[in-house]
Amino acid sequence: MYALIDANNFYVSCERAFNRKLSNVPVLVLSNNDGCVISRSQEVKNLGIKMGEPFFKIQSIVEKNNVVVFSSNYELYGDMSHRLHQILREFSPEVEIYSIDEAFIRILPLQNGMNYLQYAKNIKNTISQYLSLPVGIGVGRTKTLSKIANHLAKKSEGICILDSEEKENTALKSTPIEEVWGIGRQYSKFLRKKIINTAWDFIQMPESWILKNMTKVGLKTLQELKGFPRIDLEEVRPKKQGIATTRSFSQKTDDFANVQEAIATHASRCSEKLRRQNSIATYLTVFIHTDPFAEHDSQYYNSKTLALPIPTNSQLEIVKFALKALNLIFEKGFYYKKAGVIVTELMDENSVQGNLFYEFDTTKHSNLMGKLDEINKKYGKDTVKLAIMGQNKKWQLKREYLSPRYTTNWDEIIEVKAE
DNA sequence: TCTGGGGTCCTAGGACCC
DNA sequence: TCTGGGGTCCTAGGACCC
Repeated sequence: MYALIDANNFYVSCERAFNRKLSNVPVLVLSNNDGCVISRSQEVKNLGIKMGEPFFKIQSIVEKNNVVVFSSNYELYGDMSHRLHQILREFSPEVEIYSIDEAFIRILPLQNGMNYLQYAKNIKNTISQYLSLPVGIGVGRTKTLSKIANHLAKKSEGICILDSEEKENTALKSTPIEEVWGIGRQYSKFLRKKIINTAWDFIQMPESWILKNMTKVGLKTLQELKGFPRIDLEEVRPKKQGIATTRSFSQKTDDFANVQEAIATHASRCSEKLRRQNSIATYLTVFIHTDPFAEHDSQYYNSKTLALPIPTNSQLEIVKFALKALNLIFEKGFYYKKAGVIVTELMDENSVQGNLFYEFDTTKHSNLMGKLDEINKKYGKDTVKLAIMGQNKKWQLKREYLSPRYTTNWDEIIEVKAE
């Protein structure tokens, strides 16, 4: 059996874990640049505020209802996520970290006559006690079924166990097709047209029809819903095949220097992410564009992909070529709103191939980067950085409602006072 | 005034090879 | 009059996930 554990309204719940006054009041968390709503407490959902809604459009509802607003604090959420996953490892050796707020585990044969419900309750209580996070737990024969169970858990005390055929059938009949993991908007629309409205309707269809209309991905979903595992637990997180760092600017800008700083910074982040997974990149893409919502501005979008002479994860090289690409596409006279760097065709660090016509001391660079990462890990991000990354605030993230980094920064640790 | 940021996999069709 | 039969690789686009 598999269990899927996910935290309810994860980002909001992280904020609440450190501030008791936030329980039972409406709380929401915004995306980067305080742009859109990306996490909502139940009270906020009840107010009719939708996921992904632009913040400026709901300002009056927020004020009228005293909604507490936070900028996203990924340092906090990332750390809480890590703690959550550590707890899960105490309950099963086989854990797949599926996303920042979700994990699958394989349930090994239970000991001492314990049943699945007791097991799940145990997990839920432990997480609540250690982290003050509310979680939902779904248990089923396959990952897809455990997802369904997890959905149903939201309606019943946070736990749902599908451990018999009757329970499975009832669950499938009450699950609308769009809630099935792997069936998104397009397929839902298509299936609804064919009068396939629930997960139950879906599993009545012949495999050949599913294969023809929904490729082998759809077929896997079908078989998983019938109880045949087709999607394995991925205990070891596979290395990423491509890495992107892209951001909107807090204010649009027509100044080359600003865009250049942003690209240098994003390129540096890409190189850090590459080094973290011991990869090197073969290609690098830079893109920039204007604000598509600014209807009266003239619009411009362009991107440029360069092959790196030698695949690398050196910050110096990646920044150098990113700026070269930027120079090829930057046009004066536009107001830029977003820029990004993407590295692709990633390979293992140890499989570097030389280039006869390009002088580059791989060892020297990798030693330097090793030291750089060490310093920045010990003393904080960007303690040592390239001058070209700049100090300019103009393009940097807007985060007006940021909470403290309670768990990862000594200066921001929570204080308890005895009265 | 103000609108996020990442990822994965699959298929069809074209270019090319013999 | 009649015009084969395999392959591979790459890319764009479309679907999905959080």
